[in-house]
Amino acid sequence: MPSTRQAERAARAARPARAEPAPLHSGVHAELSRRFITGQVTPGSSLSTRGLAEELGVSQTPVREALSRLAAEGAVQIRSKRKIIVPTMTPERFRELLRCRELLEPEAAMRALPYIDAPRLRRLKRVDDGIESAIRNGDLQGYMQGNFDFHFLIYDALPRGILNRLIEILWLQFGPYMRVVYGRVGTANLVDQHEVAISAIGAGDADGLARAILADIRDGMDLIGKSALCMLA
Amino acid sequence: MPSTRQAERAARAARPARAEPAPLHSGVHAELSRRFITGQVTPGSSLSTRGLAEELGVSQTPVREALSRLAAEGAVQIRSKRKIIVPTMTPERFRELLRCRELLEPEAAMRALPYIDAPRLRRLKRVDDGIESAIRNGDLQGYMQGNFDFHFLIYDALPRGILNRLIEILWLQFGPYMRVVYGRVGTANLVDQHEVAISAIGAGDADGLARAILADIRDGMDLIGKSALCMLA
DNA sequence: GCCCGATATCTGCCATCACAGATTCTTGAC
DNA sequence: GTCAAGAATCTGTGATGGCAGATATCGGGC
Repeated sequence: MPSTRQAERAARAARPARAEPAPLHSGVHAELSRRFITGQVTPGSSLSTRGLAEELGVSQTPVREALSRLAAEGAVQIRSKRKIIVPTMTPERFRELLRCRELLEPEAAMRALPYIDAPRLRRLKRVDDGIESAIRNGDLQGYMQGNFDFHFLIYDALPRGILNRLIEILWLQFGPYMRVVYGRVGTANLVDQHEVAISAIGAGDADGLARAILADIRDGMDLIGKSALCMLA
Repeated sequence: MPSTRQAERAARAARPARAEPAPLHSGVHAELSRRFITGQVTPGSSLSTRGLAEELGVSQTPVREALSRLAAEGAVQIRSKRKIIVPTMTPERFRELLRCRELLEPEAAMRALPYIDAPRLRRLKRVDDGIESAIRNGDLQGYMQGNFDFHFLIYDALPRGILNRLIEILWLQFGPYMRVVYGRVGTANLVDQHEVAISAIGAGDADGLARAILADIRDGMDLIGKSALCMLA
């Protein structure tokens, strides 16, 4: 089972096995977050502590803790009726999530711009190449992972981010639904809006970068609108 | 008799008190959140699962879960070195928190305005009276609780809030530090900026409400600046 | 054949215990 | 008196087991 291996790797990723083995719950949360952001969980489905525990090769306890964090981040709803479900999307929720992204992400990009050095810019370009490749190959999961990497490679340039945390929360809620949407329209309809952002970064143009990010967000919204906003899963 | 199911349903509906005992971890999180927002925890201090468990009369498990959520909300840092601490404030963190508040809260107030009905407005006025009273009496904790109630009585008018969640996260991080600041300058220097907001709500003036909220936030910032931003605890 | 009720299973929830690292306190040597 | 080594304590962490409620499955009655 590759997921267990990924979880183990994630658990040990923080420190190179010297003195600090990262806590299990941290690795579990990282793995689950990745699944949410890349859309590997479907809206409306339910998760179980025991199931995930067995799947990831740990006990219920760290799983429970990770799910607790995910609940705080809005990625899952823990209904008192003995069910943990990933929330379904509604038009209102979708619009509010999008509004929050519009508010926060351009600001985060602008503030992070001065901290983006040459190596990071190179990594951005590499990630963008991967995104285009994923679009060509119809690799939906690779596209979503790359898209996440791209945006947060920008935002995380600003150290000590609080904005980043808030934005990550939004993405955790977006992921499952976006996967459904992307799956419906296919990768052929995806356009890569990131080159404008890259050139703005290269030019040190903060306003241009903010505009590019905003355009990228709105572009995704238009995609949804064109597909089927009414068919919310 | 076809009424058995109806009877069951009626019985369930008739006694909602016994039907849903809220999970312990939820209550613990609520209590701890209240303490953070009203500044009953001091920055830099450390919490322990066992201590809180004994204090609240529950086991470690629900406390851990609540602390896990609080960590996700940035209210506590769970350092791997066997310590759970409430973060200290730094000028950068403070500015970023404030910037996030400026971005989110006016927007939240504007969007919530159409949902504020007469009863809620009356409750707002009552809370505002309590705030003034708390200021006069030097009741710092009452002031902070009232201030929180006032703002979220506005924001929470909008149902299913995602914005509200994000804002609450910011307040959870602000609370401990604000208590220190307020404690330093005393309640005498506090001014109640909420009346402008109340009248804007009464007039249905969204822009005016947004401006009032923004002014309220900036006013708090000025208070900090006037006291001692350099003496960050 | 259809529906209701009892049993079996599954679920989140919580308490308890054990473990290992970190911290604090004690103690003994110089 | 100083200070370091060891013991006692405190810490987060994780696994286990069991409880109660919810769901699913199956059996029996009409």
